[in-house]
Amino acid sequence: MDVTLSGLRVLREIAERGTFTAAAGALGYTQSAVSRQVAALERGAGSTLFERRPGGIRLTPAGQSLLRHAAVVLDEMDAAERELLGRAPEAGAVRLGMFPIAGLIVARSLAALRHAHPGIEVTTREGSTPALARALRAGVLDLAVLSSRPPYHPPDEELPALHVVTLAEGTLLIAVPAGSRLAAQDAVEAEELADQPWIASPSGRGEPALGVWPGLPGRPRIAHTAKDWLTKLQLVAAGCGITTVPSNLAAVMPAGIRMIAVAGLPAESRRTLLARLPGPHSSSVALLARALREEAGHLPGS
Amino acid sequence: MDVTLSGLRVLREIAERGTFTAAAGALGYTQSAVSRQVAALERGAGSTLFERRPGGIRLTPAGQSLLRHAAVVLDEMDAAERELLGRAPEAGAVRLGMFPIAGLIVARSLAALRHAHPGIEVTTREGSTPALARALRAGVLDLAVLSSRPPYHPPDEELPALHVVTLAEGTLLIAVPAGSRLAAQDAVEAEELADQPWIASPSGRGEPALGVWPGLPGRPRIAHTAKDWLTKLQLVAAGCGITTVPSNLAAVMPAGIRMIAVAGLPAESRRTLLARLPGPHSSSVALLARALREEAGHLPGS
DNA sequence: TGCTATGTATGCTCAAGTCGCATGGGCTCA
DNA sequence: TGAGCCCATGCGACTTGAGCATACATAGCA
Repeated sequence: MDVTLSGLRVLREIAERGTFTAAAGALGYTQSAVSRQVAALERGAGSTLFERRPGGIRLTPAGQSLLRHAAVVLDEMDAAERELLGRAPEAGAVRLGMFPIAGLIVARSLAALRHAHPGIEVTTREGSTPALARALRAGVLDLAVLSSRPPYHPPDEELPALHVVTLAEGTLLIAVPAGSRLAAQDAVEAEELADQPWIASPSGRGEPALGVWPGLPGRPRIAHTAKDWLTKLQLVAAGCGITTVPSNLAAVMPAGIRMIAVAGLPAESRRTLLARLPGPHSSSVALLARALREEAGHLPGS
Repeated sequence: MDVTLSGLRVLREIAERGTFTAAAGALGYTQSAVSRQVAALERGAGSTLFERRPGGIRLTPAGQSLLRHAAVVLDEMDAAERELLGRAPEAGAVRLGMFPIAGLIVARSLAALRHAHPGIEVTTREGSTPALARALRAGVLDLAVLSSRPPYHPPDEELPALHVVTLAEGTLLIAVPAGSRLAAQDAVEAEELADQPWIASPSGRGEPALGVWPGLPGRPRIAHTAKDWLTKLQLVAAGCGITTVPSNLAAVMPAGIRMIAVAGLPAESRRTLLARLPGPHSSSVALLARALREEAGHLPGS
């Protein structure tokens, strides 16, 4: 077997990003270089590592197998680098991923954890649920806080299944400007939403637009799209439109915004999940997981 | 840090062999290639990894640090290769080194271990005591059976010190042809040995010749040199000369040979040691170590 | 004090690897 | 059917890495 460290880095990055092209961007390569690295890697490993499918790749069993070892190898190389540079071994560091709006529960949990166990280092990263699931499988994350909607499928369809616990359950609400007509009510009828300007998140291929109430009749009028939640809420406060928010976010809602429920349509449930790879995990990971579960229990609406 | 897998392999091989040149031979490279690999490795690591000293090299602290990680990385790569080739993960395999004449105790221990724990795979390798000590430090061996002579210094001077236990204690004897004049006695006076033809092992730089009784007056007459013990003993049986043997070897002495003691000089003690790196070790390693200790207790003369 | 043996470093050359650029083919979705 | 996304590949420039030959440094020995 003739495999290079660059090849393993490319493998891990592809597993995390889901496409050659995205991995190339993340690594500062061109797509062509990644394609060649993959070819060399598969030649060296003697088997096909990726299933090329439109819209991205999947790891073959051989690819998953090599990925597990690659994660160990690259982690060890990182540890070697830290040690040679004289830094602390950072043995207790836990890598946590979260979907963009999970910052509240994560921030509170980290504060509690730092108070109870000051020695544990936690680094965090944002990402979408599929990206976080891939990062878990690539060994780049130890834990991930994900969002899930009915019918609550597992975060991905790979095997072995991720180990998942529910941190919190909540519903979807609507954020409206505090002074608007809608804000005067506790709940708004679905019909009233039909011609409202919506503030949506840029959606991926074929997925329903996030930020727009699902199941509305007709085509929603999307006035603005923004990825950042603070931006979206500022737009709402400025009266530029309305958007959906998880009920868990009530505690951090800025001034000028009111959250109201929707009547006339079935309630939209949302779960906040904590996921990790099955198998053994370090005590630091367990402590952070417990802190997240405990903090979630204190949140309103759970 | 920019380090290649080849560089790590070279590092491990040098740590095991003790010189660039020997590592080059073992890896199928030229010495020049190894020298360049080392230069690249040190440039990539950003620090000097080897102390060049005449007669060989020593690892600097940075080199030792990188070696530890390299051992993990390369073992993981080996595991990946085995897994990709469909072989069993070989999780319980223990790598045992031994000095050339330890075969007796090792063979019996392996038989006992196989009987009690059939699942444990053990691979063995021969080597001199310094070579085995280096191999332990390079992470290439899990355990090593070494020989030690007074004043029983540790096997090497590196830090951290190897973990060492004494398996057996014995003395040095003389192997003589069964029909010879010397064989008639139970012990031979040192003066009688002075002009005997000796069968020695090829000795390294500056070290005393093995196989010749130490401390004899004058210059010994070395009639033959041989590395292999069976060869040496055949030479003795054929009357070509005499040689020293550890008392532990009595049980496997071939016909035509008699072992006698030396009078008139202080007894030459020899210890058989079991060494491993300090720190945690797998249960398979512990089981093999226990089997070796138990078998050593059954040997005569211990 | 030279001479030799052992071991490492380096200039030179060539082959192989690696990258970016540009392009082509395959697939999905609108 | 066309646009968009994704991967594969031919081409050229550059870098890397290996062997060969040789120079340099040190220890042991006559």
